[in-house]
Amino acid sequence: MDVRATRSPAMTDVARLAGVSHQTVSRVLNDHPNVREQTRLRVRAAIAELGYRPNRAARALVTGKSQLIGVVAQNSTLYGPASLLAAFEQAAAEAGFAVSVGSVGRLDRESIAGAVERHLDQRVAGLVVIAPVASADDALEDMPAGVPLVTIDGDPRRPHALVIVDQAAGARLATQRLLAAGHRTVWHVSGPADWYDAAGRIEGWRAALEDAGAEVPPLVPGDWSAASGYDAGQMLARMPEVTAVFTANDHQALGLLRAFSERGRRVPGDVSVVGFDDVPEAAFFIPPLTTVRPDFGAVAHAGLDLLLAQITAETTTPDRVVIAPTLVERASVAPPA
Amino acid sequence: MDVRATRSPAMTDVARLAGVSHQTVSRVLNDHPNVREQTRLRVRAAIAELGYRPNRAARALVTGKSQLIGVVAQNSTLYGPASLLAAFEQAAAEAGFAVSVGSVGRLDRESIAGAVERHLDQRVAGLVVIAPVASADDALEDMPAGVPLVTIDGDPRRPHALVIVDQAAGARLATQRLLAAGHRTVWHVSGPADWYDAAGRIEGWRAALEDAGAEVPPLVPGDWSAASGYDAGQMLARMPEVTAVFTANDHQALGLLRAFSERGRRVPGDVSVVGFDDVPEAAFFIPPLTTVRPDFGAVAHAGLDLLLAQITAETTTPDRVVIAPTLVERASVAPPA
DNA sequence: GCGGATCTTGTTATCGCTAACAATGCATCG
DNA sequence: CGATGCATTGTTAGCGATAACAAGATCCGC
Repeated sequence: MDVRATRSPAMTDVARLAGVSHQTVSRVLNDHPNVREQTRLRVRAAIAELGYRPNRAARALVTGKSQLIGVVAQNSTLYGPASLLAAFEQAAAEAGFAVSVGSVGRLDRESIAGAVERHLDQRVAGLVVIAPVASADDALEDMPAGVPLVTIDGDPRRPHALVIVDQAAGARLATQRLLAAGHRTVWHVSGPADWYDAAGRIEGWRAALEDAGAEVPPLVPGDWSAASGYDAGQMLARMPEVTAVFTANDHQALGLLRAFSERGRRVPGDVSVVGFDDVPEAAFFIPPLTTVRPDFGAVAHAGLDLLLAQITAETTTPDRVVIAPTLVERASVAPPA
Repeated sequence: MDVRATRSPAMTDVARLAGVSHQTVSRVLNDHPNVREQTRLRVRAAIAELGYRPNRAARALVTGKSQLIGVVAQNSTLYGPASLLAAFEQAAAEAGFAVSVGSVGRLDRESIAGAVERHLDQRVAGLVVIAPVASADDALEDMPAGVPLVTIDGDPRRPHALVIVDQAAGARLATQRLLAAGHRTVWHVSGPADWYDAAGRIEGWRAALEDAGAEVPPLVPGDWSAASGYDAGQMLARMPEVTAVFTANDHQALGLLRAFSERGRRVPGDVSVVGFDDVPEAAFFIPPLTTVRPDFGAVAHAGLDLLLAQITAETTTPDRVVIAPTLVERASVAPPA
């Protein structure tokens, strides 16, 4: 008989070649203790010879568990989310899990719910949702119970397992640094109001100001984009009393720097600026930007740990991890003129 | 009997509720033509009532096909790759496929081969490899045949289905723009030599110069980073004859701009600069950067189309798509002083 | 009104694996 | 030396879906 139609070898093929039953092959594959060393070697040899590869679908079918983790993230090239995703994949791969990504165009309730649905269809072993806005979090309300779930950047008040960066602490760091340089107060160009990250940064900024007894100037709203930083800069550059600005992210700082440059306000001579994120290019802004660095790798690892704990141990104990950011000093801060 | 331990409903549960056989449920699910309308509705209702969700693992087991596409990409926050990935996920989701991402830390042969292995273990329906360097491509040499494969940014000379951005054309655009402004020649700060993208951009730059009969200055090597652009700028700023520079990407341009700014070389007054990628912040560099924009969305869609063609039609016809970039004019180019 | 084609549905086998249990062999012990 | 126990291996039964075939219902033409 011609065996030209080479379907990929199955466990029974390996078993036949090694002269054992398919169950023994299964045991070798799953590192069961009670297999004679010699048998184990024979099976391993047969596996190698045939180039056998276990069929995950079959395994998933019988065990009811996949080795897939779903991640829902915004289809975004924002630096923060992109780094997070990359770091998470890396960590998951080390733990032997594959990562299925569900990008969503917008972070509204329906988009998120749809992405979650698609992942549940795939029977993922667990789900990570990067949910930086309230609407995203809402979509998680009617999640079927029993699916391991970790949210990243989600609402601190929800009962899910959660990993967050301590945005307020980072904002404090930035604000205090500017205050310490001698500025009477610090202006803030914020992120979009419905993002938790933005809210936390606003809160930390305001708290630092109040703690220091400094006046709290009006908030300048932005939307993470360099364009919004530029617009804010156009306005702030006209106000001589503005000597220190904390922007909610580095890209906004970039726009701000350009606006200041156009209007002849020197940084850090006339105005000091601090950003947030520490994008790789921040060191090459004009001037090099002092900024707050959240440790995305740590966030990703913490998220994975929380998820794996739920997957393996069945503990539904909500747990949360808070990552503290650090300040990276460069050249955009100086004492007021 | 207590049914507290609610395992998720299977096809037979739906069948029982609808009063049909499980096969009929299967037919409804797969839109088979020969099902009475009334039956179809009853089954649909039962599905909705139970919240039934087909088990992909079981389907994959019997059909031998998954609805998973594997993507191998560098764990990178480089703008190009990150955008590509996001765009691809979006396109795949629209086509009903899930995307499993295999990040690799480095683009060497072993890392890529490992990521490919992991995907094959998952029995992906097809594989997309973002292979911008020769070593990555090499790893694909001993891929088992029969797995649909598309490489993006890979070696144009290989026999795989391939999608590439016409780097050389983009570089020509940039170089010609500078020449057209009246510059005698154009310097180039390149990407790392082993990247195809970098090689293509070098080639296009050189060709444009030669076509115009301009002198070809020595190449200034870089590595995509803003730091390498800064270093290049430190050097080029000392050379008065340098009036036009084309950098291999926007981040390098950023570093270059800062170096020029520090050394008092005005852009575009003294030196004109053109970048490549059109990162979102490029409009807010000082000055706003004229740059080349590859259409990552188009690349992603083309890649998916090629892959789906292979998955569905069994055609192993190697095919390739070349995406032409465009020039985005901003304010970093002017005639020489 | 009857044979054959067509529509609709059900029955059975099967994909490749793991879980549960059964069976074998060999050593140990009273 | 037979009983007991453990280590090792095999056998059988599903997991939840699709495919192939079989069978009953309905419809057509003559």
